[in-house]
Amino acid sequence: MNYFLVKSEPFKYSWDKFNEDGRTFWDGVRNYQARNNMKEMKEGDLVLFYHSNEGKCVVGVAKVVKEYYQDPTTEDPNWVVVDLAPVEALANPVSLAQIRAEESLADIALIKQGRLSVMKLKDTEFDKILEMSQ
DNA sequence: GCCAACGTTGGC
DNA sequence: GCCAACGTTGGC
Repeated sequence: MNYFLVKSEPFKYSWDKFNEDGRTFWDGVRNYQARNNMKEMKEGDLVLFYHSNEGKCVVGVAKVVKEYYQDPTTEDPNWVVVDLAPVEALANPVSLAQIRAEESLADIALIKQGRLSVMKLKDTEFDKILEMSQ
């Protein structure tokens, strides 16, 4: 099982909207590194949902319900999407500042590579963030 | 709203 | 294949 983190700007696609929809295809990724990470997602993998810009915090957990396939919003075969569904909201959102302040999370791409929108997490990092949300 | 970081594009 | 110019992302 792998763990990931995806970013979304709440104005574009918020956690609330995601829960209303119940399921969505994760489109709009136009970065090769992020795309490659999406291609590694398998059904059942867990994904943290992060709000960028407004909020700047991890707000919930999602799961992969369908592996990658051609992005239906473009003809360009370079780009793919995965299907995600909400699992649960975090009791307390974990802010970027909290993550930055946590030594064991200093290496995650959210800190090191600010612009990457889909990233892989180690299971220990995933667990740590969940723990911080309790 | 500004600006730093960084990925992408295109001229050479 | 290098590198400057440009565009975009995202924190502040």
